[in-house]
Amino acid sequence: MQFKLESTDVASQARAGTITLDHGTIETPIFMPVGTVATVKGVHQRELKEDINPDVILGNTYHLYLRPGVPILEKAGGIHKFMNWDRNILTDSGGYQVYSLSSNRKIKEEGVKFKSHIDGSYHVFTPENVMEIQRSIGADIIMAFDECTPYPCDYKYAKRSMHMTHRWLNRCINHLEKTPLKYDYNQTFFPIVQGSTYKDLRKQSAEYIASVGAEGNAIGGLSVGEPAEEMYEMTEVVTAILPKDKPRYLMGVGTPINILENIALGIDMFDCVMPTRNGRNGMLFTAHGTINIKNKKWEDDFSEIDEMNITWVDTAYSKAYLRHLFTVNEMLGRQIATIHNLGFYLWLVREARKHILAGDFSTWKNMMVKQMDKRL
RNA sequence: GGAAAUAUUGAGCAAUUGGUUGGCUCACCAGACUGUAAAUCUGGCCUCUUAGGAGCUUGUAGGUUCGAAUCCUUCUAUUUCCA
Repeated sequence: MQFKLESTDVASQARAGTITLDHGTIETPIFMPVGTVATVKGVHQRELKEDINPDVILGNTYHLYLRPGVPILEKAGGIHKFMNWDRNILTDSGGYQVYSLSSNRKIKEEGVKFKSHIDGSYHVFTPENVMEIQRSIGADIIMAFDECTPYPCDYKYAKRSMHMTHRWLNRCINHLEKTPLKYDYNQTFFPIVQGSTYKDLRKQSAEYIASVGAEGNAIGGLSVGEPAEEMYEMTEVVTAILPKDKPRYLMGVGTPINILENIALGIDMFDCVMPTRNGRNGMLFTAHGTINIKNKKWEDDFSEIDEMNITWVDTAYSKAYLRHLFTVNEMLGRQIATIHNLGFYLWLVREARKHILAGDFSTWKNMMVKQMDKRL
């Protein structure tokens, strides 16, 4: 992997750069659409590639391990071939499932025992086998196996968990060195900063993560319910420590406003289910605020979905028609909303990049944040 | 013309056969959603409300009873059957 830092904003920590991997170059800042089970839900590859056009998407180790399973992914020749996506892919390690499936798992030093949400069977994830699974899935960027702590999280637990995540990180690195690549392209490994909402822990974790000298670094354990201000404080503490010449990935963030604010704090990569999930649930993100397209007020609003026409669906369909599709529960409505939202998210980070390169990011960001903080 | 059945909120049903229904599903109206157990979940949905409550309610008008959606009678409407 190669990271080239092209420009840093004068009035903030915002950066523009490029990450080059074997499946192409990623222009940062970037938003990575989430495709948990080898599909960005509701979007065909053609729309994803031609209309939304991200340089990288996400997959999830836990979910892919359960279905279709490692043997099938290996037989397919890796996830790229399996889902016919020839650009970059990043897989999350399953660390988030330690948090989101908390009622179905047990954490020990050795690893995490999960009860499958699909058939109730038990599975153990360790730093070692998660590395092997990610080798088999074959993403370009693979993540350390960590514990994503909940919010709120008491100090004692957060500290203990952070240290365990650090110990797990060592095991990930040791094991990865012993595990050969399965396909004919490289994989790069990102460790993850934890420490909940405690500045001293975040600082300590960032220092530790920086010390392992990975090609890129991630921040986890945020956007789990804490107030946005607290999230920004943590990002600020961490980005001050993480190396400037490596990409920084803030996991699971966020709203369009969260993304702009974190870009300003020096984050290069984002991912979030929000544009896809909220889209499927009838919420549209626009440059002028959010729209709940299911609301009655759109019933006879025949104006186009979004006059900005970022993706073709924006002007191809009216708000009233889209509301109708949601009302009658037609899948097309969810598809249109998803394409619109992802198109908007990718537009937003590309605009951010343009403004960083042009040198007026902060003024543009402040204007956008104000403008988007509305409900239409 | 005769006989029978039925009538509960916008719709469809339920209510331990006389024991406190404003119960369920759908529809509708809102809200939520942040490294996806999510085409999901939560709330509202007779009226008023100062949000704690208050009031009215089982087609209609009476009756029996301590007590009626439930039993009896009147009328109305709908459905089925027979002529």
